Amino acid sequence: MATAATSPQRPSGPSPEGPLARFREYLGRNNLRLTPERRAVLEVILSREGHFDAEELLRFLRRRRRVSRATLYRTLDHLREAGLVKVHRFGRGQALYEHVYGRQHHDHMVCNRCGGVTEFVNEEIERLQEEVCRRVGFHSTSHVMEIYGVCRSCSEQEAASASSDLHRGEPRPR
Amino acid sequence: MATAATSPQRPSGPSPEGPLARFREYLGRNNLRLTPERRAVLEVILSREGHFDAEELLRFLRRRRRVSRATLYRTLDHLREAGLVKVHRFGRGQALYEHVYGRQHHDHMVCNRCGGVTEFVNEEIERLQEEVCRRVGFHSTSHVMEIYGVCRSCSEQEAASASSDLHRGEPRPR
DNA sequence: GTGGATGCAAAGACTTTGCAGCATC
DNA sequence: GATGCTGCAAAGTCTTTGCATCCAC
Repeated sequence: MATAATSPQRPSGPSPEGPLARFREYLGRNNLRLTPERRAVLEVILSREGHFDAEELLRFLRRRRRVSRATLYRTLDHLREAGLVKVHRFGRGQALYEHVYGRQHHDHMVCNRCGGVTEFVNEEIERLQEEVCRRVGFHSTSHVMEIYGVCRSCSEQEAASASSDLHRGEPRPR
Repeated sequence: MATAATSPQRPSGPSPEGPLARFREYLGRNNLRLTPERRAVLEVILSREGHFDAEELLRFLRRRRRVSRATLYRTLDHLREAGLVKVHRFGRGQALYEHVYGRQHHDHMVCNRCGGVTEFVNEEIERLQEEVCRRVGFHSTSHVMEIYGVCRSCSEQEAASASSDLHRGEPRPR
């Protein structure tokens, strides 16, 4: 997990040795302080895999230390600025977070049925994106790509229930 | 404008002759009615270029017919389902809409400084996306790709003000 | 010791919903 | 004329903010 990755979209500054060092560096650079609350938020986020919302984070957080909602949101914003977490707003609904330290950049496929999120990586797409930016003089700092649709297991399930519905006149369950 | 495009991600059903026909078809299919309000929303959306939020839409809408916020949101949702508008949630903030009828699919570059949105098209990226989906059995219905960063004019401006700030000790204006 | 941080509660932004009357199919 | 639609206002959801107190540097 805590691999010393050399991510290409590291925001700025010299290369620290870990996520905490990186956070410290960001805080110092901006005249901010490392409090127990901020530390706890970072640790809990690093311990989580995949995507989580603020509420979920708060639940896990409180097992180790009480942190207010306000502080959580404030800290998440700092972590985002520090390049340690990434924010997504898949479809409607609330923001989802994921930590990106020591993780390769990846994109997402979101299933409209079950809400499941699958990650994928495609170097060629990444390369083409950079090329597009270069062409128009756009200085890219990050990007998101989300493919929406129906995942394999949901479409198999749908196919099964559709065939058993053949005697009824329903085109789509909704 | 009202080109009879053959978009690949048309949701379903036979090909209508225009956006209104397409909306009618969608409404009929779902046992819904074409009211003056819904018609007005569609027309105003088609007349707008680029990205707009609900509030902006409401302002333009009211020049021609009073439509309540509630009806606007409800109609936007129908239009999205009908494949006539697309919803974006760039960064934080509210939803932005754009109409997609007769428009080629495109992706976006969003400037973090000025908030400007630039569209671009890259067939190769599209093709690769489809390939990724096919490989994992994901049935894609739509996708978004957003590149965040600093647009050319903003970075030129920043470079200019940075060089005039050389005598001061500020690394970044914020 | 001081400027930044915290928690609380209240405000905020945006969107959705219940309901009574209205209008399309 | 029945079923779906509208506007209003209220509720909801998620997130941000003002302020008094607290604490990391």
